[in-house]
Amino acid sequence: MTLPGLRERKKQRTRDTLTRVALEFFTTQGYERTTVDEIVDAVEVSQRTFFRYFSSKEEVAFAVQQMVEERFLEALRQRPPGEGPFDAMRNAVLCAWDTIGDAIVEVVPVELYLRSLQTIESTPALLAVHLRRSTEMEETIAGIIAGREGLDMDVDPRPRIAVAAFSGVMRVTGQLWGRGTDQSLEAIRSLTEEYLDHLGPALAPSWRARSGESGHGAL
Amino acid sequence: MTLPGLRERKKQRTRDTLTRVALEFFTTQGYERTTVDEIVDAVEVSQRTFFRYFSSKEEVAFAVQQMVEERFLEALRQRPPGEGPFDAMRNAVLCAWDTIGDAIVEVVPVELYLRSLQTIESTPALLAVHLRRSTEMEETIAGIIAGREGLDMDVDPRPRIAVAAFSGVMRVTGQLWGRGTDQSLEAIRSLTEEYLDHLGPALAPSWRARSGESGHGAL
DNA sequence: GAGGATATTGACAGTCACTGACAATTGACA
DNA sequence: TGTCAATTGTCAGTGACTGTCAATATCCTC
Repeated sequence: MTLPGLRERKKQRTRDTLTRVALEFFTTQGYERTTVDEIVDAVEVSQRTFFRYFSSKEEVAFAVQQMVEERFLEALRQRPPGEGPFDAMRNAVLCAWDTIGDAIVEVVPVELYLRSLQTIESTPALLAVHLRRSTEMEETIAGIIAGREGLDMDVDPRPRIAVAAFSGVMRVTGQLWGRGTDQSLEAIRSLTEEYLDHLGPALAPSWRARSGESGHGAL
Repeated sequence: MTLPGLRERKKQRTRDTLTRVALEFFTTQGYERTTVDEIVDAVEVSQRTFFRYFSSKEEVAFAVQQMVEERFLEALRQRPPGEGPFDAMRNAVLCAWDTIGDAIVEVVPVELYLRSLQTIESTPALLAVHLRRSTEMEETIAGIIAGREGLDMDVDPRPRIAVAAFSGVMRVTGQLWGRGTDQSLEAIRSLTEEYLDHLGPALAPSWRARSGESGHGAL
């Protein structure tokens, strides 16, 4: 493996700096109250350059998140084929949370990344983009699950359904973590674990009965 | 009940016209390729007026959707308390689909509304807003569910979890409906019914075994 | 290590969504 | 009918984003 040339390294450095400075502005003074001009002035590049690296002001807010997601996908693909779909997803997130730290420190401090997650949750425009990105992830995940189970996604809806339910829980987790007081990496990990365990029981026909009969009420 | 004065009626008419014309442009030439100026020129109001009715270009795309959502919430609140949370949500959507037609024809043709749903699904910017709006709905729904079950949402995560899973399935339903060939109201209703019935089984530990044992694999 | 091919950047002008301020118009109501 | 208040239009301005083209910097070859 040859290390990349000066040109490539310079580009990477510009990109990383833009990301870090942007996240710093976003998390301290807020996303809306930060203009692209502020960012590029601080990094000393032209606005045009910013938009060559990021297609929008929103995109830079997800530069780190993107790396984390790729890590999760990798973990999911490595899961042993014996695991059921739900357990595979569950264990892959937990694995990912255990190892993200190493991956992102190259670009930004972990603490800045965690703060950026809260900015995303609390900024309507960013939250919207976050959710759309999540659904794109879901398609990818469903594809992996379908592959593991030897199913055709276009015929059998179960991969998409299971992933949708799983992701829904993950989203609620992120939401509640952002609102809570313990904003550490460990907190987000243990919340993930706890809430995923709630999913099965929450879908039982009745939360009152120990074991309810199935079947639905009449309209 | 006194009918509203001329001023109120005129406002409603302007609002409805803006909505209808906007949806017509969005669905025919696309959301991005439609400028606000085009809409206001066709309706013959100033751009400033448009932004007094709708806080953004995006918002007008969801004017009808909003009515549909209110109808669902109403249906959910009317569900008999005996029904479990999941069945109550399930039956409320199905009820809502059966009666939306009447509610929206006042503003736009049903067919235009259905086309607008597809535009939303296929336009990244609109999809993002759609998803954010959905999560706001989820909070409301979770509140209703918590009320029915006599639970405190801030203590017991189950209402949010169940609603998240439910909504995830609903989203996949809308997605697949948009991609499919039968773009009728009946199609969306029957897809909803079918996919909701898939949710329980999809979460079983294994999709291969008839009835799997619980418990999770090791990391 | 000079020089040309190529990639990257900066400067500038323009579009579009959106906002604040104030003046003009219009329905409401005495 | 005249006054009040709500609604609308005009205008000027900001900020995100794009196309274009010239300037600069890296790369690669001789």
